[in-house]
Amino acid sequence: MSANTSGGRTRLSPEQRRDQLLGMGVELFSNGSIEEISIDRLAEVAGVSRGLLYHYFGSKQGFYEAVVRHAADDLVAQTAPVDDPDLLVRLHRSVAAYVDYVVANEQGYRSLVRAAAGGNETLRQIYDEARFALTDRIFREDAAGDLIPDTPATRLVVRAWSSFAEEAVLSWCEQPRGIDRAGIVRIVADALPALVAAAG
Amino acid sequence: MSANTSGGRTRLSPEQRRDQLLGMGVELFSNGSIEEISIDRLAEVAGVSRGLLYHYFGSKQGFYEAVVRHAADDLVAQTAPVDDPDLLVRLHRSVAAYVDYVVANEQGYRSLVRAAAGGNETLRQIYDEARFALTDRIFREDAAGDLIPDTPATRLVVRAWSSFAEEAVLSWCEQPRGIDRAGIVRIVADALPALVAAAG
DNA sequence: TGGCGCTATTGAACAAACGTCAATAGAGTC
DNA sequence: GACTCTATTGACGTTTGTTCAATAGCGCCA
Repeated sequence: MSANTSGGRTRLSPEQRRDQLLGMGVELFSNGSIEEISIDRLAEVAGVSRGLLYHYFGSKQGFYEAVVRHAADDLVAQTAPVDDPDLLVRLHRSVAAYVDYVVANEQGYRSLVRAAAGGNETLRQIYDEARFALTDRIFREDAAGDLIPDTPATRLVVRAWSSFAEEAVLSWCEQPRGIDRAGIVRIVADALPALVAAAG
Repeated sequence: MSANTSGGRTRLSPEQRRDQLLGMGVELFSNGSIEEISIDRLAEVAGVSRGLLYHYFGSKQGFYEAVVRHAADDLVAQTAPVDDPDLLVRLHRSVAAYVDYVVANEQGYRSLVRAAAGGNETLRQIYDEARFALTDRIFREDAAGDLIPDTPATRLVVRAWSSFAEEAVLSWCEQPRGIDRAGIVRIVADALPALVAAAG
């Protein structure tokens, strides 16, 4: 498990070291734990001293935030933006990409959500921005705005729909209830126009 | 702040003491803090010794869980079930009661949500059950089931709608965006039939 | 090639907080 | 007023987050 079995210290460039430590953090994320793991253990797993983690991230909280930021960026990057003129197609494909990401990365995604929802202001903001990025890029090119008009009410609905999607997909992962991939994608994607129409 | 300014100890019945400590916990909940507060401080605020908290709740986690359970029960109790033959009326009134509870108890409710979402399995389960109680009592009496049929898909949708409602109301509390109480109640209540129809 | 300097890295030391347990002292009873 | 039962305490051991002066790897220059 340890990255440095030989007794001597290994000197890396700050960027390399930072990446390594962050990588370990994300890995632990997908193994479920991380917040209940002590700094000592983190250092042990990484094969470095406690002090080094503090040197790079300032505090345990700082390390945790950096890892969450990394995971959130990964989510946004992996669910690549689709480029289609039809808004509904973009919506459908984005939801499909999101579902696939969650399926392929369930543990890590659960950890991310938990960290964001239960953490401090900074952690929540990180996840909030990721969420906004995820939805915003679906509508950004919707010049017409006739299907999804840009009003305060729809902004609220879109935001709350994100929570709907998150809960629906995670719940489905845990207990598919006979619904297949296409089914959950359809439920989540179709929900948005329905919600906007109902709120209008 | 302290409940016991005189030096001597005060002996209460276990039930009284338990209630007092739980009451303090819920109070701290509505002040925002509690998880980042130490057991020493908790004991100081309550005017008792550290050991007493361990005697009653076993661990800090145990105390935290008891407080969350108390807050969740309060939520379910305060948003009293409405007794109306019309399902849609029950839905609307339930949502209204929920909105009013969140408004009147915003800090505490936010703490509850954060604790549940970010906490361990036990904490999540506590909140999960409360959520289920909140929605289940709206539909329990719906014998006909023609408006909201009882299928795996609708169960999933109802569950996810809870998240939608939570996010919508909390977001609205923070930033009303010109929407009034009736408006947010309508958006959240109307969302459910719309979602069920879209998923059907 | 060998010494030198910069800085990445370490580990001992400190403080704060969790959890345990044998001793203590209220409150009701006879 | 003594006695018993048990609610309550506070000192102690352990774990964990954090700091900082000392150490040593790696590139550079002679």
